[in-house]
Amino acid sequence: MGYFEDIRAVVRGLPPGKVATYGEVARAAGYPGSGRQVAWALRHASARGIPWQRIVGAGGTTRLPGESGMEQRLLLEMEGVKFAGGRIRMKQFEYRFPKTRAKGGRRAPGRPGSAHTVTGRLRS
DNA sequence: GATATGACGCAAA
DNA sequence: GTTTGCGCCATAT
Repeated sequence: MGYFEDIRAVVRGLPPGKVATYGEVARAAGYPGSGRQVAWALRHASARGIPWQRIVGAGGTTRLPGESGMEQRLLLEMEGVKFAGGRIRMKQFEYRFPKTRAKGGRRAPGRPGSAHTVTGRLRS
């Protein structure tokens, strides 16, 4: 199964009325850090039963240019997703992928790499 | 094999 | 609040 298939499977798993970010989809598909490829895959998907409209940028921003963006917003609003100031209320509509089941509701408390001092990469 | 591309993400300015 | 810069990584050419 190729990248495309993985992405497709994950996106198809999104329930109506919920959205996910490219990054989250990529992570759920097993390709963390390749949010761009999610976009690429969706562009090629163009439908095929894939709810592409449920994929939005980080923070709930729509990333589709032109009329496709309006179509996406329309479709999402039909599903019950509400927009606020051009953005989706992610707090309410972001879908959580069933990755690991933490009983406390918190996921992976204290996982490594979440240091507050390091930004993740060296800058300058 | 190397270079270009993109519906991204995130931190710094 | 907006703009800039850079990393990221699978396809395309």
